[in-house]
Amino acid sequence: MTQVRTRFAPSPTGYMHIGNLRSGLYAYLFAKSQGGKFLLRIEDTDQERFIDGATELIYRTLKDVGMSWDEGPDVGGDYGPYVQSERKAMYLPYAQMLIKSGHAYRCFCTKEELDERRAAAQAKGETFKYDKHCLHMDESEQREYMAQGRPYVIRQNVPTEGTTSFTDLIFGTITVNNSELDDNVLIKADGMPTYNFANVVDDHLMEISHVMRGMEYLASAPKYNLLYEAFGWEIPQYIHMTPIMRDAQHKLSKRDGDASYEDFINKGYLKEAIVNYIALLGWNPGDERERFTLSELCEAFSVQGMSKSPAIFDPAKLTWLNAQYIRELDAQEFTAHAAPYYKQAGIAHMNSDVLCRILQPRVEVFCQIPDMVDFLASYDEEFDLELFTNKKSKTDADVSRGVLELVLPKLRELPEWTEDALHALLMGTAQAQDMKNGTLLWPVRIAMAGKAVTPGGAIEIAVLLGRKETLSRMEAALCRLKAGKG
RNA sequence: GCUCGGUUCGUCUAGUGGCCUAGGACACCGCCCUCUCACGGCGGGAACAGGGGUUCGACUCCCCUACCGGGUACCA
Repeated sequence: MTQVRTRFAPSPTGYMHIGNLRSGLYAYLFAKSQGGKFLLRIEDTDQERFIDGATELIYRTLKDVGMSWDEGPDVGGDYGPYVQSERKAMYLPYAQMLIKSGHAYRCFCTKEELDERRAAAQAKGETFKYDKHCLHMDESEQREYMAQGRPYVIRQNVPTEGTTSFTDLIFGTITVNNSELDDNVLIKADGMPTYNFANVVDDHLMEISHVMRGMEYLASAPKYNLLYEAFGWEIPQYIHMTPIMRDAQHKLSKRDGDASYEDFINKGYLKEAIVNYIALLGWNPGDERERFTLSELCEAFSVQGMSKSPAIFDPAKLTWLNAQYIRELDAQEFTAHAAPYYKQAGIAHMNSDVLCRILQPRVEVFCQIPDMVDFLASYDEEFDLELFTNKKSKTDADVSRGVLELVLPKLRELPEWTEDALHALLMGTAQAQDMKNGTLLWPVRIAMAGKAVTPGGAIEIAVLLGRKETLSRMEAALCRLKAGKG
């Protein structure tokens, strides 16, 4: 196998788990870094849980982040079909080949009796292992059972002695005692292959050079090798990937509510940030770079940088990275992303240039916008007058009253309600009064916003609110300050 | 229980026997900037799971223990 071929084999579950996406991403990056092919295979054997549109969601997500596949159900390829349910008939003949060569055998033991024996063994604290009972069955008896139409499974006949080794590109060579391997089912009683068997056959048929999959399959790798050897097939390279954790002992799961790609997009995370972040969760480039586009990842990726231990998902770092990407957006892009949130906050009609200017450096995730600007559309007219007191700006209720009385008439007469004009007026007034900028600006801002913390300052807020609203809020505040004075 | 694997700041990680007084990033704290909050700039605290070896010298190699995870299905 000279060409690197990797595959991403998701199940159409109706949502794209972030850990799953990362597995696909690594498979994609590895293939691309090696000039190889990346294939998409849909593993839809779990027919019972068929979800409408689930396959399309997979396509859409991969396309959205820019992970294009060279072969797959929709684009075709020479190794199809790429949907597992369409491959159903392919597996049985391979299992039969194994029976012929003695590497597998029919087993007529029923699930019920096996379950019972397993339970009994576990009760005694022992590990249950199939005893190869049916391997030693008379051929005549076997024929009789088959004639009777008794259901049977096909089991792998693993050696009872010796050891089996396999090599993983991340974990190195791992050796296990064959005595610990069980004769697992290859073909179920209903004729369908088990996941592990289907994978071996599919990966071989599709000439997958590097089998990249989750750690949970590490333990079955020895049995895979035994199978490849029994068939006389070339053994692929294995790359087992660690899971993404919610905390030290739990995987990030669907239950966490925000484990899917869509969830993040809906909250206002940028796809570039998501891809960049998950790439770094369990992989590092070997230098201190942290910002990567997809194509930069393709260049930088290598399995040497992949981690041996699970990584805990850190929403704070994702958010930071997202903020970095948001700051790099041009004004138009920013506004396009922010628009739905402007609408939600009732400020869609306001000056988007100013909004962009005050929000872009502050927003880390777009969904934060409504909370940040809630005071623009409507504010709390009964806000605490204590807000007018600020030590650093040297203001209190009295000073504020004075400032508002001084500034209001000038604002009423301001010919043009523009940022420049407001700036000149307010700053000019402060200077003329020999006042700190803050002493003048603080009361103005508080009067307009009714809250201590606002994105942007008095001037920007005044522009956004417009003359009428600005004046009315300031008048109301002045009125209350006078009343408070008594 | 058995078995396989993992273990560096709170988190993601660099580190492959001397370059380590253990580096970076996020988070946190402080200062500067400043009309608030941010942005930005500067600075700070913060880790080799524990114990034995091996070696002139261990974060790096070996063994043991602890903890965490995987596997132990006619699930994937």
